[in-house]
Amino acid sequence: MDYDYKEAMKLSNQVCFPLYAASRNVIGLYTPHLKKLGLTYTQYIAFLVLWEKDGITVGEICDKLMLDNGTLSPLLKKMEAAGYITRTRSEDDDRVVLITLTKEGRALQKKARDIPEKVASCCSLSPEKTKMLYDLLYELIGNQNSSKGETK
Amino acid sequence: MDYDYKEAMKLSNQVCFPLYAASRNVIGLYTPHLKKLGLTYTQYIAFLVLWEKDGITVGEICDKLMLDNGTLSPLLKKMEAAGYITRTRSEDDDRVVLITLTKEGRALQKKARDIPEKVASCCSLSPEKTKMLYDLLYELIGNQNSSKGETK
DNA sequence: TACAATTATATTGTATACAACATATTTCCA
DNA sequence: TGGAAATATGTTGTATACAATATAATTGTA
Repeated sequence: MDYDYKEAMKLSNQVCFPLYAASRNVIGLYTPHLKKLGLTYTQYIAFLVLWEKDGITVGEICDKLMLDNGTLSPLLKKMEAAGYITRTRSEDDDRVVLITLTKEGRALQKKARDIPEKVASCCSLSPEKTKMLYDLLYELIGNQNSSKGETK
Repeated sequence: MDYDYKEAMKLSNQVCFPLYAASRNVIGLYTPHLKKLGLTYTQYIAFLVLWEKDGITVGEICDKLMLDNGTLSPLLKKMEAAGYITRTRSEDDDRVVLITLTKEGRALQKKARDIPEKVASCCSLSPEKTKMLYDLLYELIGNQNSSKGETK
């Protein structure tokens, strides 16, 4: 029994497709709620990181969000321009830029606190299935990272 | 026991994050292989659709890929400029544009046929787990579509 | 059968993503 | 200790995404 190239190449047989579609779809669920706060999705997840741990470096945010610095660097500048964060050079290491929330940036957290609940109610996967999905996704991410040889 | 807003808002508790990260990560696995063929990921999934069913409309491709026409319209123009497809107005309905593969577009399929296998070997989720993930993602996509009231 | 909705596609504007390259510092050693 | 290598961030170029709007054609109907 040979490997069936034709079958493997069908859109419906490549996990990349539902993964990509589901990702854009879920982000789309956040968008209307975020728009009310004047936030984009990427800004929102950057805030999630900062609300959990303030005063971290640009690089730490990149790592936590698994996003390129070429993506976050301009984003953080915008967030600074909007008055939500400050960017200061570290005293220890002049290459490092520390991101700190302003009062406005912290205040935004309260306004955003009901968003996860609202989105969860739209996305009717059972708690068990959500947990399963969650674990599978993290396994997928973990495997790929290690396949890139980044053991740190 | 009240709803724990603070806990729900943690990055690690929102499925959107690993979903988005895994999606970008998997696309990243395709990229180097696609680059050899001069293709981007979005062009690739558009080809997957066309290799399965040729001569379809722009709208059908949008539906199958769950992508906006504002995304696909320019993409298809590029693919036409590259000589892989032709865009012709339907005779029945002058609003409709039919996308047809050229000889070059069909020939590309052979060059791309080993990509799914190569990517699968990088992404070391067991076949059972891949199937589970696949089903969960389709359930997620399905639920969201129906929540938008698009039963068609 | 005019003409108001609907439909299919295209265009514009804004915001990511990432690769590749650039710059400024800091570390590491020979 | 004088660079070479590594590190942290910034910038540029290319390619999406999608909302909002525009345009042209078709349909439904009063």
